[in-house]
Amino acid sequence: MAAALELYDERGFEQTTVADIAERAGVTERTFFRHFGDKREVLFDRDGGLQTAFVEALAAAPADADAWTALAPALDAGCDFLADRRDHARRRQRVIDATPGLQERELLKLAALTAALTAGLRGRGLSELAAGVAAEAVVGAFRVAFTRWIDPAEDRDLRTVGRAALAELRAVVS
Amino acid sequence: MAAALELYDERGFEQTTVADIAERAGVTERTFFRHFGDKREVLFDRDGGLQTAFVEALAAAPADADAWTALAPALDAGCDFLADRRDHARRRQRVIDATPGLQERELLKLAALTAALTAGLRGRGLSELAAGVAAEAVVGAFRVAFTRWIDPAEDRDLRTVGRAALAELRAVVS
DNA sequence: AGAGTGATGTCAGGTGCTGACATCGACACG
DNA sequence: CGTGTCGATGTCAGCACCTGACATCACTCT
Repeated sequence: MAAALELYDERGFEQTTVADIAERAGVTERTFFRHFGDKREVLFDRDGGLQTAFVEALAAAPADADAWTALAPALDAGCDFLADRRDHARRRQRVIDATPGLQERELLKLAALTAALTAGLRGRGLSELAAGVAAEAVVGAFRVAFTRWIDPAEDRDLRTVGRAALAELRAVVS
Repeated sequence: MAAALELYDERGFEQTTVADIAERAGVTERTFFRHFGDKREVLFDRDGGLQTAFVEALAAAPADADAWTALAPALDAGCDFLADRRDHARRRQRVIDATPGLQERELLKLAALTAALTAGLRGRGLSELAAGVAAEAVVGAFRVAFTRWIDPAEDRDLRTVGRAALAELRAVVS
């Protein structure tokens, strides 16, 4: 994973072959594909952790809390999961933003997160429609907050920006 | 495009080679790649129209309307764009849902839509954060509404479901 | 009639990815 | 201590995706 990120960053995703990554990592091309499904997945291996952070925090919210108050701490938990890896996140995101193929994969991971949150909200009694839009909105807020947090001009921490995004959403919807 | 959809539907995306599609369409594999960037793109060629419908409706809203009241007719326009192609949408979506690679591409198109709406909202004076979360929320609502509309058990038209999704969002956020 | 233009065909080649089989070291068991 | 199992890795062959370069052909403008 480190070798791949380095190479993608140095010379670009397209200009890097799997053989290059394997060589730098000291293994064979074939064993690369045994660890990662494809050339893109090597950058997204840890995304499961983000999703579990979200989902567990949602599940931990009091059962009688309404959806919105249950989602806020879930967003907090997701933000905290990344809080102390900002430099790495920047580096990684620079590579992703430069490559449509990697953006696709990132969106798929976020869609999985949305689906997981939708399921969690359904378990709290929300309708399919309500759970779906709520999950989409929260993940969208996370995405926007993350993008701002990555910006070098931004000095607030991710959790703060995430809260601000939720507040903006609430303001714009009403 | 017709040949590709047929084949993807008949035997699956992975089990279909570009040579198969080209043969059924009566052209060469090389010609296929001159018309479509890759094997997936052939299913998403018309997505620009959806985005245009959204964006133009947003631009057409009165300049002094607040974001939410400007976004509602944009969502309507997007829904209307698909309204009379429900059978085709079902068929196409069945293929997409069965193939992660196609879901990725679909999400990328929706992300482009989100970006375009964000730009439109910024032009109306919203902050980056506010425009971003609003666009994400509306596109999310569209996605959820579309999914419900595709469901055979659903008998409302897309526009109605879209409106309902917005109402649910408003309800859950407040 | 001839030149230009755009779409298509043909060919060669690189890269991503997979299946099948071989190798090797760690460990358990008798 | 010898042996068998098992998981990780290496090796190799091969298909499918995608691209660049050049040729061909129909069509159009002059």
